[in-house]
Amino acid sequence: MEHAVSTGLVGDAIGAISRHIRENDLMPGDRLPSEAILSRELNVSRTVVREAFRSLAAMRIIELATGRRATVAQIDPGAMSLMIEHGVHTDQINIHQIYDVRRTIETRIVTLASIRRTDAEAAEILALAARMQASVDDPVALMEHDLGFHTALARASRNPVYSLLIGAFQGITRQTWPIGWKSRATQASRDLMVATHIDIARAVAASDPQQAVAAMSLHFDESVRALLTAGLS
Amino acid sequence: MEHAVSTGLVGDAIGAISRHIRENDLMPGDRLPSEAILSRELNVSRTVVREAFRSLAAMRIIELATGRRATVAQIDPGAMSLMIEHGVHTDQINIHQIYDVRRTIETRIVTLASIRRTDAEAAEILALAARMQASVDDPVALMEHDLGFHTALARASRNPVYSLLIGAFQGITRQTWPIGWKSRATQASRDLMVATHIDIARAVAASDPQQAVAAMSLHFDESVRALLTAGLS
DNA sequence: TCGTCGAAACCTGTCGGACAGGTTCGGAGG
DNA sequence: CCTCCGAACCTGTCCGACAGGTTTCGACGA
Repeated sequence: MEHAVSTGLVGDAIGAISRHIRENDLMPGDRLPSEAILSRELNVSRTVVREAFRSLAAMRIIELATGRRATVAQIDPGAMSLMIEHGVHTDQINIHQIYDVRRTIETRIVTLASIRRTDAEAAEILALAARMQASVDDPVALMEHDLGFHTALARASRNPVYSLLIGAFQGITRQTWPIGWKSRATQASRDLMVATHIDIARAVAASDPQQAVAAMSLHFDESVRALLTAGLS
Repeated sequence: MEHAVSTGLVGDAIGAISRHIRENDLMPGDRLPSEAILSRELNVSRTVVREAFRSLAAMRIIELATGRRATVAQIDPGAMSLMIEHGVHTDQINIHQIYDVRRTIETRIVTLASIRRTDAEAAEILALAARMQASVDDPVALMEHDLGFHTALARASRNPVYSLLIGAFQGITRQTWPIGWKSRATQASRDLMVATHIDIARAVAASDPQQAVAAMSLHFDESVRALLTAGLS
């Protein structure tokens, strides 16, 4: 009954490369050793090093490009986004659970954004809300501005973890957004949705956290109602 | 200036495999086609399929094991944990930002847990807090029970996304926990830390969300103070 | 002296083949 | 009907090869 052993050579290589990054204090953009050098140093084939690199690249810990050496990557929500999409598609997570989490963190985000936003960020957020209003008849553009709006809010919170999480929910949001939109059948309900975003933007621009939280709360009430109207689980 | 093209064969393969999972509604545990079959169907070498598999495995979307075919995986915070550790080690995220996020979501978690917990879960949470008290002189055991405590709370919230996020913070928490512990120099401060956990457990067991939120809030006040005492940025 | 340009050296992406184990599955035998 | 065993299947790792990209550095010209 011998268990408890090897992660396999690839796993070991992943660990060694991660350790290399930490021990040498590599920062985003810094270059890693070439595949050939690593395979020599770790006493494994280039195949193993390559699979380790791919694994780290999948988690956006490093970045790969042909001809160039691998570099340390900046944090990026892409991988998390795929993981969450996978959870939803395999019925391990449902949309309402995601909305509960989003409401929780976005409520905090607008509080922080109201306090910490720069004037430039306030202007950007207002502009995004305005562009939503202008694209009320173009769902594709509207959705992109909507996503951009929430991303901008997260950035204004000055906490990259919130940006990361908001980004992580974008993949699945892109797939469910049209469902909610279609369920807003009347012009009034569509205008309300856009108006809510403007309210949020104004409150953040006015540095009024209370008002911003209230508006964000209404936004989520409205969104969840739209999803329920659409008959989502 | 021709841009905008290939993700590379591996990227294409990742897409194709992901699509295969979705289109066939594969659920966790279901088996994927073998490397040989996929390499034939996608017209690429086995090398490419293997690297695609490794990428998906790194994100915990599929699971690999020697001799066995790849299977669809259950969601697992391991990959997110590594991503966040990377963010912290490369100075893109700091500990206080993580604590702000944890406080935000754990406040919501105890609210939900107070409402939705089963009796078994309440007992487990109480037991974990008791075990923390019993291991107050064994930091290693104490930390593990602490982590288990927060994990159990997340599970009792009945929202797997919260479990995922709490799990995602465990990697980095394991590395910073000892710092906070060492800064609690007096016996009184250590007892207080444990007592706070017991308060949270009791409130959840009593199905008292208000009290639970208050206790959790104190817990984070105390934790952040400990970190600041330790001189953390 | 300094900047430019080009070739050599370096590096990654993909392929094909090979072989050592580990796993599955169905049929032979009890 | 159950058990056991071998064949077929499958993954993990290694090697060698070659087609493009990228970086570097020295020669050359201004």
